[in-house]
Amino acid sequence: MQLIITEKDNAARRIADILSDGGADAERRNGVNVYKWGGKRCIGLSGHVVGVDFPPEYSDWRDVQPVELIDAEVVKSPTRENIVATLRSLAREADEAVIATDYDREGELIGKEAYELIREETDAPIQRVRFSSITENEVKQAFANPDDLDFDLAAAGEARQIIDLIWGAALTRFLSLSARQLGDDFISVGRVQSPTLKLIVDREREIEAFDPDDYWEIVAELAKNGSGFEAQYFYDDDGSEAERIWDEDEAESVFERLRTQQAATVESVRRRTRTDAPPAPFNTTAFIQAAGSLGYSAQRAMSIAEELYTAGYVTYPRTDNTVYPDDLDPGELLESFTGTSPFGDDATALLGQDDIEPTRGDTESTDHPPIHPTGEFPDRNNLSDDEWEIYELVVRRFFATVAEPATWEHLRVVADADGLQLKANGKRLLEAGYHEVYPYSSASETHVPDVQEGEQLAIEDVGLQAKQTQPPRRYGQSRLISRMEEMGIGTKATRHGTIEKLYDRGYIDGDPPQPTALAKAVVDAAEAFAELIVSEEMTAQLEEDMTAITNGEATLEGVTDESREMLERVFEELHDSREQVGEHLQESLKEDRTIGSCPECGSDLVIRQSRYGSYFVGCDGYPECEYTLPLPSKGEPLVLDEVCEEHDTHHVKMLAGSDTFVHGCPRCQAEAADENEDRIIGACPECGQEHGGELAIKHLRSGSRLVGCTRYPDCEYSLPLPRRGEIEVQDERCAEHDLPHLRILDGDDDDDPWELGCPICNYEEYQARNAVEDLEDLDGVGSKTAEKLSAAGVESPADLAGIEPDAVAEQVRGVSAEQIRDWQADLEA
DNA sequence: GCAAGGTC
Repeated sequence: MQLIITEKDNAARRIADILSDGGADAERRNGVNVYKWGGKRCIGLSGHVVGVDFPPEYSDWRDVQPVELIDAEVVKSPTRENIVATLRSLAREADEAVIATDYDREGELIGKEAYELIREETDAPIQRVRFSSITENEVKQAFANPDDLDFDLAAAGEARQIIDLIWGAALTRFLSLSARQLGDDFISVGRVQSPTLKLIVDREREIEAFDPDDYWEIVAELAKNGSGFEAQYFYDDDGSEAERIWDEDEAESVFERLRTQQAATVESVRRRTRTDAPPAPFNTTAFIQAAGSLGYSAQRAMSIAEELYTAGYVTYPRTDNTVYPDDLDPGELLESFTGTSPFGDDATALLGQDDIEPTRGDTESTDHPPIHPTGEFPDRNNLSDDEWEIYELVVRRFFATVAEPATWEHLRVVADADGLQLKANGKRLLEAGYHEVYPYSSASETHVPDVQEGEQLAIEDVGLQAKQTQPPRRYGQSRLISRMEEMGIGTKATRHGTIEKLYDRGYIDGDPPQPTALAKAVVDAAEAFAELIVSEEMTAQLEEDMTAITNGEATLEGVTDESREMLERVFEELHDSREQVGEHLQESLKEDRTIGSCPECGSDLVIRQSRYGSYFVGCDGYPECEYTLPLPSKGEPLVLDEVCEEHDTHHVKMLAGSDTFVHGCPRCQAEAADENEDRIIGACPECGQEHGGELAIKHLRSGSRLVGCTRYPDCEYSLPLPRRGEIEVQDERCAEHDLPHLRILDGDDDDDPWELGCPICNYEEYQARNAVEDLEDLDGVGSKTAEKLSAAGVESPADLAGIEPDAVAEQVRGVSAEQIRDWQADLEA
């Protein structure tokens, strides 16, 4: 049997399909897909299935000095047990294996990991095939000419793994221990995350240090035959043009002079035609940037692209390549869109061009093709609005890359009034070219009328504008990702995740991201004692070393040993400064948690965590001062810049993924709850009969509202209510529960209040909905199957554990007993 | 419980 190994299931399926001419069958082993045809089996890994780490005796942070990690052994162990087990069992049956992982350095390493696992089971020959896109031609060619695994290239990847682990773990533990942050809130550093963080911190330092200068600009409204346009005053500043006037008196005097003028004489007219080339094919970075300008975060854009890829509508979204492969036939791909709505007309128009020659970007790599539509056309109704918008972006980008350039006419007019010069720059789109099919890049025109030299233009108005120089802008997420790419740090598959990690670690918040005090302290500490870890140089050096290993000019041991020695020197420096570094970090941590001062004793009010993990606001003067305020039970608190005017206290935001909300001023929230009286709405279904408990709408000091029993805490019956909006009690009552219907008025949208209805019915519906959504998370369950399962008594994934697969499969059409067993196995794992 | 790199 010949065993073929790919990097991911999707690639395994497509390669099996190509090599078997569509005849491959899929079976599940251990919850892993195996494709089989003739004497062949094909399995897809899930990227790395083994990972590097230190042996278990190094795992207690308190017992081990961070510096000891430098010379600790680094071991590999399976991270995806079920995949590793399946690979091993297939290897035992194989008399030949072929590694078909991605054609890049990491793919070679993943291939070597598979190689070693197979070697532990069999001596069968193992070969390597390389192809840069999964098309029939390339794949069949590659399998006809197999090669050997490139162990040097894989070793280069291993060197990276080892160096990243040792530097990252040793320094992360050092900083965390020095600041006594050992729980979930440890303080991390790494070769990629730390230079990225420094980028953000450096920009913030520039903004903080920025000292604005005043300047003035003068704008005149000119007109020809009643058609007005704007022109700007400028002067010659030693041979170059300047619009900014730095002296107020001078600005006033120019303004006064111009104001008395009725007309300006055209001095020169210059016309130029400019070509505006269509964009290059999408690599990951360019895609994230384009999606960013549509309002998508980097993470969200990538996760939508991954869904579209898994569904088969777009190609693999993680790629550096900006050149379409030779065997992509753009005409054929355009054909697939003719007759579809809304792309049909554009596709037909593009097919009518004389020739169809796609643009080429600067990077031609072997990893994957640029992101483009596959030609498989989705049903609009099966995609969410966001998915559709991203799909349309990918389709239109492909269209743009095969479209004609646009041409613009630039018109520059300079006019003179009393020796003062005014200029107007206009632009007009002559040929829309690719803008016809790609509406995302701006094609806006600036109108300046046709004028002749010597012509008189009326001055209709003159304005003097007082301005200030602006600090540099913060980096947005997509700008950060482009900067990372320029610096050569991170990869197409990880850059968006690194930014997400900075949010998770409490280093940045907001969009565009702003660094916390902790982030500044971490960068400060690293700059002082471990400069390399916050510098892009570390990656540049590593890349050089990896190239040397790949070419056989250096060895894995040589490179990692040298890196260990450098880190040892860093630790010699750090040793004596541990306390100083720790104090600085701790002060910054406290600064990030301080929201104002205590109304009772004047000490700082800080966010603290109770023994049970919940957050509250406490006084730094504790135990002398016991003042506290509650915070919502959901999410992680974040102190915002915004300050409550009444209490001079910072607003607090609760981070809880998609349920994130702004809590506001904790003192205002608590006061509002104190002022609100409980409104009785009916009898308590739990203790009303026996003890006379009643249900009331309650406002808690933590800001949440609920329907709860008046006998609390003796009776704990409660129903949740939404956090926002005014709660209105209506006359209509629920026949079943004898409670009034409620409605929520959301301030912004009073015309369309939320009819919540009976609070008990509402809560029951909410629970049912949640259970169905959980079911939909299972592999291969859509909303319809979830409904059917739920009708058969399987209302949540937990219900699967106790059922008899055959009995349920009989009741629910479209679900096999085997599939149910797979789910049960997955849930157990 | 540390990194960065794959992938879901």
